[in-house]
Amino acid sequence: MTPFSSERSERNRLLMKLESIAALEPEDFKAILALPLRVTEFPARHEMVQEGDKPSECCLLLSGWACRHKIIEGGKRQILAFHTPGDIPDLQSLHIRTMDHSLATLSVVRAAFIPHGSLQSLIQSFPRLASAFWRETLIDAAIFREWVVCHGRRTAYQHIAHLFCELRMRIFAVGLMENDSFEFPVTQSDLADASGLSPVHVNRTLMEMRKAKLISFRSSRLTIHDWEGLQRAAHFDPRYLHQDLWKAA
Amino acid sequence: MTPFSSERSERNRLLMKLESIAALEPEDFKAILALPLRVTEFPARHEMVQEGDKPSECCLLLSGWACRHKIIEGGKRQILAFHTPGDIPDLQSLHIRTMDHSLATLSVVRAAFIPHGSLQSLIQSFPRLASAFWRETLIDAAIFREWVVCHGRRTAYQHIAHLFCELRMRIFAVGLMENDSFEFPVTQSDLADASGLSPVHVNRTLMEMRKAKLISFRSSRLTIHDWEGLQRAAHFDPRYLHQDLWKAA
DNA sequence: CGACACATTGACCAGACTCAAAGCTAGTGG
DNA sequence: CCACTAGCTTTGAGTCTGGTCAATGTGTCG
Repeated sequence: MTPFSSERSERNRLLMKLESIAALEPEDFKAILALPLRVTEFPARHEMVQEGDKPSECCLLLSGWACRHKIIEGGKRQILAFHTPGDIPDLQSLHIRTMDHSLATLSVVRAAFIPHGSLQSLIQSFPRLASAFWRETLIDAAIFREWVVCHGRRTAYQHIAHLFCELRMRIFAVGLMENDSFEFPVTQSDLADASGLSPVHVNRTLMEMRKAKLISFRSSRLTIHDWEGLQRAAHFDPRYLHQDLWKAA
Repeated sequence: MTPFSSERSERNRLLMKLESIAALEPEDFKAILALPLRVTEFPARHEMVQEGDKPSECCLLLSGWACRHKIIEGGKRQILAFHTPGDIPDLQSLHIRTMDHSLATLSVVRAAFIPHGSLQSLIQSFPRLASAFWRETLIDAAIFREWVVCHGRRTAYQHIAHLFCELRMRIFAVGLMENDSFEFPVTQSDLADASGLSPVHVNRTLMEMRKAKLISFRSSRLTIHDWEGLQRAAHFDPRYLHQDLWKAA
């Protein structure tokens, strides 16, 4: 694959994602592909944007995984979201000047930075895209709500199963599912920081899920052996992700 | 107070709130006050909008308290957010057709329903208001993120203290703080459903906070005796609420 | 005056945490 | 090509925060 075609397919992740959540026209896609991008590569475990920053660009993930997190008193960390290619994790910075959390890479990441100004004029000229991007941030919020439910009212086992279900749906939407597995370069400590558990308990929970033959999780790859069973275990209902719902109605 | 002036002051809550988060001009205010409203009164403990609904209006709270919540398998409930006058709890329905959670009253509530169409044209004609409303939903998301942190990495005591801090800041912004107290018509069970704790543990935590002379909470009123101490106990940093930050910069 | 909902208390339990040690595994450098 | 290392995973033992169950106060409202 040439660098050129690789970049094309990387940009397509965003298009695939927007397609999965909004009804767009060819001219919208064309406008997006015309956006000026400043492509940068980051190593794994690197802070891309930090709490307190006032970014003047948004960050589109082209390849690799990132997460948003907050460090609180006593050095404890809470991961707020995982991000895949096609995501714009700091889209909110368009209207919220100061970051209230950080954005960090998990794996090596290629990211494209888009000036706020370019996005603002895109949005002014293409109302459908304005709606799509707003909708994108609203789905982001819907995912946070589901995380609150997982933290508040689900067991450790359900919580982690639910997280895996969410990621598998989102990875599928951007075409990165490979059969029944996908890359997921996190440690059990990361999962602990995402789920509010201790690393030890995450480990025990994962072993239980393996014994139940739902998943395996080795060398940065999550394999889902029993998708039905996993969803059942998590009481997962994908509607909160609002994928494709515009097609119905 | 005449019904007329009461409604004026009720509408002003929205203006106060928008003022606290965005820089608006007189014409923006005028446009908002010209919105067509269908005012309705609901009894306490009433579901206004339910999960699965596809509303064609947004709901502006004029007076009283509401909350958004989700009921999950086994009848467990998670409260996702508390809402005060001036809030538009289902603003997201403008771009997310199907509700993924419910909106319910806590006290008697007066609410004004605004047709999606009117909001859409308002937004098209007044870009500053479009930004303000988008920003409003982004702050909503920022609050969810902080709830995730509270659930994941704070103790019961810190969590509830943090919740009280959030509410006091938001109540203050809409002018409903009365000295050091405000109406907060929830039961300890509601607080449990918001914080992911059991009602019994909420009770014990509240007693501890009373013993520490931080608050009292009786007959639907929360009094904050020691605002500094409460913030310290919660490790509360109000910046995530993004109030007034537009004034700086 | 009841009735009902809510708050409080006590006793006991369990899911998840901490600490600490031991086992793996993927890179790294010799 | 292999030994070493660093970081991650796994395991065990003991603890603790917060949950459950159930009884008893308390207050409010018709």
